[in-house]
Amino acid sequence: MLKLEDIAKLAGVSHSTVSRALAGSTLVNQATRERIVAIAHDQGYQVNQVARNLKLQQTNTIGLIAPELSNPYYPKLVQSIANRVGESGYSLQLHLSGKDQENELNSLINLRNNRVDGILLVTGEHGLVASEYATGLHKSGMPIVFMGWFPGAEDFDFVTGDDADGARQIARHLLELGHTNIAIIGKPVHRGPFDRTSSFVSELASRGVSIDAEHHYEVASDEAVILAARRLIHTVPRPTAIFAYQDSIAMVVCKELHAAGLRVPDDISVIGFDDLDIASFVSPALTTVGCHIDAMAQAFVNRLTDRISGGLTAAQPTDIIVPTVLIPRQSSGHAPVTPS
Amino acid sequence: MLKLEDIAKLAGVSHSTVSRALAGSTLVNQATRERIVAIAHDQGYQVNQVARNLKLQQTNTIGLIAPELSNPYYPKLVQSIANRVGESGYSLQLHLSGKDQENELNSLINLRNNRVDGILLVTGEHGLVASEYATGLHKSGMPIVFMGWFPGAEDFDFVTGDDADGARQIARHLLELGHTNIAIIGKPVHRGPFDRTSSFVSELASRGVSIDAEHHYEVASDEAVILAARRLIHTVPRPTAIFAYQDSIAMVVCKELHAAGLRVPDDISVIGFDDLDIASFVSPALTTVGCHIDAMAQAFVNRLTDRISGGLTAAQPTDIIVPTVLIPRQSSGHAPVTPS
DNA sequence: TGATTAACTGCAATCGATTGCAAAAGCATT
DNA sequence: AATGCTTTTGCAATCGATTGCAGTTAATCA
Repeated sequence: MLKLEDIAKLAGVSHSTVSRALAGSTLVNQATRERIVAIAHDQGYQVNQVARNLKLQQTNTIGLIAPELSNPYYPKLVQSIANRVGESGYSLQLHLSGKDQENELNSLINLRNNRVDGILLVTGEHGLVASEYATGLHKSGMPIVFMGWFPGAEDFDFVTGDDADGARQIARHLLELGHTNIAIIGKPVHRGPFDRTSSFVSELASRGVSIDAEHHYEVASDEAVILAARRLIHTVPRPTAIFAYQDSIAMVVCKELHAAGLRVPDDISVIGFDDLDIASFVSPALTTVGCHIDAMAQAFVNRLTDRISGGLTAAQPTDIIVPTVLIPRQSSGHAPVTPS
Repeated sequence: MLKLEDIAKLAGVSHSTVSRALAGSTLVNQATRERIVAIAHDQGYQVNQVARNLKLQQTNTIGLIAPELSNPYYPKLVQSIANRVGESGYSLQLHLSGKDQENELNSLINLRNNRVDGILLVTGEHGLVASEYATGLHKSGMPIVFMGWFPGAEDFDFVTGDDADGARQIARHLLELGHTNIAIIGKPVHRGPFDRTSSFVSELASRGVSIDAEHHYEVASDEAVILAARRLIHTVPRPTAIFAYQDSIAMVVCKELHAAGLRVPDDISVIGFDDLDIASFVSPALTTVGCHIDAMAQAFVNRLTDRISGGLTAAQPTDIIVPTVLIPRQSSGHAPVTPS
């Protein structure tokens, strides 16, 4: 593997001059520079980034910690992020923290030791698990931007979809369709000001519709979803609409309703959240709420690169809230006239 | 950010001794070592990997180049790979080369400049795009393992699913169900000895069933799939079964058939390939062929780490072929008695 | 007590770049 | 030719680790 020294020898100059020439410095004579660049090119010289990183105290690498890729929401996000990171000239070091984010701490430590220039941290259901370490790291000057919300997120830059508004849109949509007996199959997660469930509930409440406590299921696994759906089916009177916390839950619910001989949306409406690509493939296509993931990823990465390049050193941490939008498809319809 | 020197000062020894102590070397007095380790721990010292990498001429990082994440097959794969890479103590640098793999070359260059210890390269539909560079890199000593097949793959270690056998299984499955008028919606890709389409065709042929040329559609985009499906629907006599190159194609086909009022599998059977997670969610659940992606990822990563650690330096490149298995679900059924 | 050996510890080189500063070279002017 | 100024180039320090080798200290034995 060639180094500066080798090119220097070939060109009959010192390695410093080669370094300057390749960097396009004006301190080296134009003729010399061109000659050096040509030689370097001929020889296929490429800088050793590791050495460069050590000297420059920067790595041109961004660390990304995401929970997992099996929920199709994340691949979409990671794809967008990876593209943006690449466009910005950074490399991406990827860590999957696992569904329960047990590796989050190790990933953070690893990224720190590798001296990445900044960290993108997508928090999963458990919020920020390694919060103490992350806070310390952040205070010591490591740029970190979060996606998601958790108590204390305000101390960092963070990006989130406006889930609360999305949930409100769903509530209104269902009310317009005449539903008043509505169930929720949600996750035992509270995202504070951006919480889907509580925003959904309060929007309904503000319009005079309340949700029976027994119609509010909290589920943590696919099995629990199935159980909840079955219980729900046999409730009398049966709800005419279900708000599912995520598309992936909505899909399981639909499948279960179908198995029980219920028609969606004729007998019961189901609405999801996330707008997964698959949502439009399942039958019936899922009514859901989505946000422009590309825009979100872009905001996410840009904020980090801005922090890295130092333009915002002193700037207060801010939140970036990306709008969400209701996408009505086939899984939601008018409330059945006679509860069956 | 503390460095060895700082700990050394605190412990009243030289930085060399600290380095040895932290590495657990027996050259340093046990009492001294314990004292140093304690101090380092108290101070939260963590080694600077960048400096370490430069000195040791290795980075404990593996590069992964994959085409994209929007086909759900890849996230599944990347997830498995990431997990295995992490378990092996390596960091992962991720590059997405894009659907048409235009960034493959840049990614390779980047990984090389970052001196990753080895490269996992998942080739997409176009095979190995940057083959010249990859070959050179490989010859110069960079461990590279491929997933997928392309002409010349034999010069490298590579891992692939036994797609040919999977396609054979599909062929037999369809024959058993009594289908003789079969269509193919495939991609204009030829994977040599592992080609799905040609293996499918030849298995049918060996059992006396041939495929009409006009029933062999080659599609490169979702739009093309839709067009092909529509053309196919109006062919007389209409095929009773469709072999789709991928689940993602099969799903589009099913949707289109459904829109045209045809029932799957009563009127027409559809079989996919890949066993995506979604395949079991769509309705009807997709009959498909899959392979144990975890096993594949494991083989993929292990082969690379073995190469890196040098145990296999001289060993011939070998191919690892992971078995595939037919997963019969609801989208395939007996050929209709009377062609409708 | 002095010599010999073993057990530690530190000096200094090294990995491959970048860059401040000093020295050299080039050029014009007197 | 000597002077001064500008343009080029090279020396050497630096980033933060690892490690061969030499040197120090302590322990052992005669």
